[in-house]
Amino acid sequence: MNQHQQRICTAPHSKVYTHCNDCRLNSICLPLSLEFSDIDKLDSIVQRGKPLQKGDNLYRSGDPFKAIYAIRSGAIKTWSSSRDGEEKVTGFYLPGEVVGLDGPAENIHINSAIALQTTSVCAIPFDRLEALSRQVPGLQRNLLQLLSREINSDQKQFNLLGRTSAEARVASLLLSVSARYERHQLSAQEFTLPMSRSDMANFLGLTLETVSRVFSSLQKRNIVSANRKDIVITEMLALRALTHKNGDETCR
Amino acid sequence: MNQHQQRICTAPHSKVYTHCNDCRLNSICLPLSLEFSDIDKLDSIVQRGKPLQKGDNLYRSGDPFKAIYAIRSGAIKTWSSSRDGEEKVTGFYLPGEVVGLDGPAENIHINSAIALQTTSVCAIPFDRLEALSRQVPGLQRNLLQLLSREINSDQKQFNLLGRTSAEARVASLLLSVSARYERHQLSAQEFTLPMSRSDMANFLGLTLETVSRVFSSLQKRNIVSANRKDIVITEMLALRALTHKNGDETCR
DNA sequence: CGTTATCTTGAACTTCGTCAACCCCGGTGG
DNA sequence: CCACCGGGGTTGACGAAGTTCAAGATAACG
Repeated sequence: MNQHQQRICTAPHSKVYTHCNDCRLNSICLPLSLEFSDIDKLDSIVQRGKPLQKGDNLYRSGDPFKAIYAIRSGAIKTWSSSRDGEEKVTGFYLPGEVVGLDGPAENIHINSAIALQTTSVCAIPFDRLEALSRQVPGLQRNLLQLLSREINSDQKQFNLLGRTSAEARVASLLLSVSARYERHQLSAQEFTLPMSRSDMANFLGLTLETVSRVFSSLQKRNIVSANRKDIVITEMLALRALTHKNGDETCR
Repeated sequence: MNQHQQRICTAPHSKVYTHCNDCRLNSICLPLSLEFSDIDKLDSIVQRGKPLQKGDNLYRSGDPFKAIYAIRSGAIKTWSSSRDGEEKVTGFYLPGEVVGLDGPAENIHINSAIALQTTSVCAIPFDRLEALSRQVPGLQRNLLQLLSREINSDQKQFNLLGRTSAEARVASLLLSVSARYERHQLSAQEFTLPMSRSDMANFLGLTLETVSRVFSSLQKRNIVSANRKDIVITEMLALRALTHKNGDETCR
């Protein structure tokens, strides 16, 4: 069905995937229990635009909701700004993850989304996705799972923001990023953070000074080695132990 | 279609609604842009059980996911417990709201849900809801909206938990409960909180002592009058001003 | 090569958590 | 009917963790 699909542009900085079938992320982005023929149907509605540059907006708060976006490479930050001007980072999204799920509620985007680095995404027009998922039961399920998963990951974030130490928060974020990179055959120990200290701090409900201090402390204790955004986790278990609120004595 | 619907039991403590069509909450629970005939279809799959008593579990973490639940009367608290035994209150749900949206992700419930007072719910079996929403486009939309709305309200919670003062958090919760009761023609100024100080504290990422102190302070300043769970908001605007992080000088 | 953004470090201060005592109120049983 | 008990709530004193303010270091960028 519709093999002559739209191919606006391709990502220059990574291997090119122009079909969902070929995409090495397809087990992650829409964790599809779909038949190949169904994947083709999905594939046919996906729009692959040219990559966003660092600082480009994917959408802004108030924009009409047209599509959800699966990230192929790069990183996206989402944030909301309250009426009193405060900005709050609500999430970081890495390859294989989907942004824009704030849209269906009001048919506009509540949050804004911005590229933290050169980023290419697959835009999936939502009305067409809805129509398609009416025909393909597995896809409807996947779509609902996607939203439910976002709810659960948001609620997991509550654990962090409520009453855990600064150290536990930073450790959790590092481990989260590490685990998410690992799913793509990337190293869980060595990676480059896509976001600034200030973004991390905002996301974690801390000040950037505190985040910086935690990094220094972790480095001094040889748990991680951090050079700005370049991270090496040297003591994975110790880092994990720090996430348990009252970092117990086992790993000190 | 199936007029002889299941009617297991009715809520003894409030007016009885045995059909979605009659239910005064129907504009809220599934904010339905549905035709009457569609509402009947939905109505036919809804199961109305006997009310939960205070302390009864609606579901527990790990339970298989069967249904989502629209609250008719009462109040539900949801919480998750992390591996290190810490419990975190993730939400309070009032009449017209829907719990159980953590389920679709893994087909089990991640959180637990418990009744804070005598509570009656409409159970909506999820597989039948999915099937029905494949036939009724408006319903599919509503379902997606429901999940998306949960995402947005969770993310709004981030604003609170990250870097706002204890006072701002308590004020926000009071205003949230107030607004949610108001939608049912109840007073926005006077109401009874369904949850304990300790639940509030946990939800807000504070200690119960701090919450208690904030209440005392609000009372001393004649902004709210609180007798245990009985609340009277006397200065709505002042209370609202407190939610803006740096409670500016306008309302002090 | 200078300018700017990002990050690090230090010192003083603030807020909230911790620990502990106490109070209030409803329920129970003598 | 009152004493006792226990859960939930309030209040106070103290300390720890993180914020704020300020200065300096390092890397990125035109």
